[in-house]
Amino acid sequence: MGKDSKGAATINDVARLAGVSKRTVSRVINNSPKVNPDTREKIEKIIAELNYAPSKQARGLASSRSYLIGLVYDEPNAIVLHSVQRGILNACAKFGFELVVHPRSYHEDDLIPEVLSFVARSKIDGLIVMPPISAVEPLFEALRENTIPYVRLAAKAVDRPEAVVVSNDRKAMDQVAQLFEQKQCKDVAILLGPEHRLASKERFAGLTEALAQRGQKIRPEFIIAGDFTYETAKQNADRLLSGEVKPDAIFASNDQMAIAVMHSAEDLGIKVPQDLLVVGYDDDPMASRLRPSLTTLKRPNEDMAKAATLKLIQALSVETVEDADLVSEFTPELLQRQSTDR
Amino acid sequence: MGKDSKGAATINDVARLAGVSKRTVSRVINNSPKVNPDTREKIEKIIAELNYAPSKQARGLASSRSYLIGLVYDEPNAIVLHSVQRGILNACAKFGFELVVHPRSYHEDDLIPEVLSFVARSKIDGLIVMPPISAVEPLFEALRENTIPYVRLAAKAVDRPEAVVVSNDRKAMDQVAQLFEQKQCKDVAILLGPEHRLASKERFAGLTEALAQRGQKIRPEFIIAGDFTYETAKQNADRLLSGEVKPDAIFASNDQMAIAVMHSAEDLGIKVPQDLLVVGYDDDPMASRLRPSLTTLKRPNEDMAKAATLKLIQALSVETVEDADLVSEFTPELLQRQSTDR
DNA sequence: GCCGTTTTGATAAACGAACACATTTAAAGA
DNA sequence: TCTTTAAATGTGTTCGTTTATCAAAACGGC
Repeated sequence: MGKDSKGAATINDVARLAGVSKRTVSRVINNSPKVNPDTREKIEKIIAELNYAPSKQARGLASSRSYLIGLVYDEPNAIVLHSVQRGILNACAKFGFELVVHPRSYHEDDLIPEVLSFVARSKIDGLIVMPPISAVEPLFEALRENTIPYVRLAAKAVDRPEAVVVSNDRKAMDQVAQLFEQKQCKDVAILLGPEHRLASKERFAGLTEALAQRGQKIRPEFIIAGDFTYETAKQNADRLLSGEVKPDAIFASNDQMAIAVMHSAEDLGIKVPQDLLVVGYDDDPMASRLRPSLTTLKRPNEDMAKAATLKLIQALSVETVEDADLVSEFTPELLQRQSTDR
Repeated sequence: MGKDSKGAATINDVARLAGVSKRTVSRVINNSPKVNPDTREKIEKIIAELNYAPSKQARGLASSRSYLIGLVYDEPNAIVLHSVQRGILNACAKFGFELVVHPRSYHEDDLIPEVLSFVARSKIDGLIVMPPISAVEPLFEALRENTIPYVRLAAKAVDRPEAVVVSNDRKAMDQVAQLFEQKQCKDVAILLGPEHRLASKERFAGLTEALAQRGQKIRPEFIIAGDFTYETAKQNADRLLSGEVKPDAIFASNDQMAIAVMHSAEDLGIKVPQDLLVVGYDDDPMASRLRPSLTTLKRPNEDMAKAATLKLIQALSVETVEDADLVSEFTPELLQRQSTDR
């Protein structure tokens, strides 16, 4: 064979063996329409034989495309990250892209230059950006200025439809309100993440509105911003549940905080779900194993990430993505378990 | 300025502005020792000003090095994966590498060709391989044949010292045995992952030997292989704890299984830690929040991954890594909590 | 002022593919 | 048969670095 074990085959090898010019091979590789089917087949056969794969580097240099997609995130829940990566990789695999992960702290000063430099340095073709960084508007202004394609994952339609995949948290919260109504809860409390976070705003707005439609409102002192951690939530829940007036239902913006609520209730002798309903968010693997098991909202992270990636690839116009795959909105699903079962 | 917003600066721009040849700039970029400190400083200043970053693609093409490191894993615990990624990225950042993630199923037929193709396709410089794939010997034979640098994370020294970073699970189990002895446990049971997994073998051997040294042995029926899931472990624990003879201490090979044990004990009215000690592995975020909180072995995943990456980078001989950073062995730490506190 | 190091430079050839442009080939029309 | 036209294929340059090969400065010591 000549070209084999030592150093992978090049386009020239393929061309030589197929008896055509490398330009034609290139056409086959890039799915150019103007290639004789016979020729294409012949070349594809040689490619398979040689186990040839075009060098991403060389392609990148020549076409200024790297076939690399960057994922920018700020240390979210490990489980969420895991699902998101899976979704992205799933979409990438179909189109020959690879995923480069790039965690950043969303409040660091040089987030924007750093991300731009990352893209420039590695010639990243496009970015998928997770919350909360997906809410840092100036970053996206910068990306647009530098014409760097991106798609954000967010809790709200914060951008052109082709640049965002949203989890409709409001609709999700409506399900929660409906559940609370059905269980005849009169006094709902909500434990949020940091106030400025979009997710917090949306979930709060969603619950407030949904309750309002049902003629209920949330007491101001039952609206508590936290930091998504168990520890803070535990303190807040302790305070909430040992007050004069106690809520009879609590929505916590993630499962960690919901678990804190359940512990707090346990400590204070409040029975879940008899005296208090608890609903979380994320469907942490532990949620189903708690005792009582935790009702929670499950956001389809993997599907969302996949959709986002397909949109990005579409935007890179390398390949045509099935329209059906370009979903823009998902709604978290309410998984009802024991913590609301009464 | 000339060169700016439109199209990143090139090495030529830097050379021009610094008033040197591009050869010298190249020397600076590649840390060649034979550059006058003054010159180097001057060039570095220009590089900073221009916000210049050498094209990874071009570098790669020319030097057949991509500055990409691949992480091969088989869907492990999301939390473990997260720590590992953090560790790798931490090391990568120092030397200008990026991380490309590549999950694979470790029992899939074409694992080896697939990984080779991944490396070839993306010109990955080297691989970090996590368990359980790190135990698939034929893969490493293939990598060696194709002279693809790799470092494995494993529970045992399965390779040349420069190609593996080990978590000394035996030593870790010795701590567990010591704890059991101290708490005067007489009848220890062990819940393992799949039998063929190296981690299972090492943990089993470690506990067995450590107990033997203390004059104890494990009843054959107290050695139970599982699949690392809560569900299976729950069934096994139920059986174990409702038997004629019951263990007074159980080591579970991960926290999920340990939680199953605690639930099983709860269901059967067995008090933890009074009647039964439980020890897990992983230090899942939930471990410290369980009631009682769970004693567990914490493997320093992040540090291990970082060490592995530094070894890999060292092997790529791009940069000299501090010897002090090239640690080869880590021992999981025993975090004692309520589940063994009596 | 001579010699041996260090530094630095000029030149040019890779690296492996993409693509603008040119050319050949084949089919269709007249 | 001779154009005309479209389809298929080829030529040659380009992308931004690295690196080899010499060579020429610059520098310091004696």
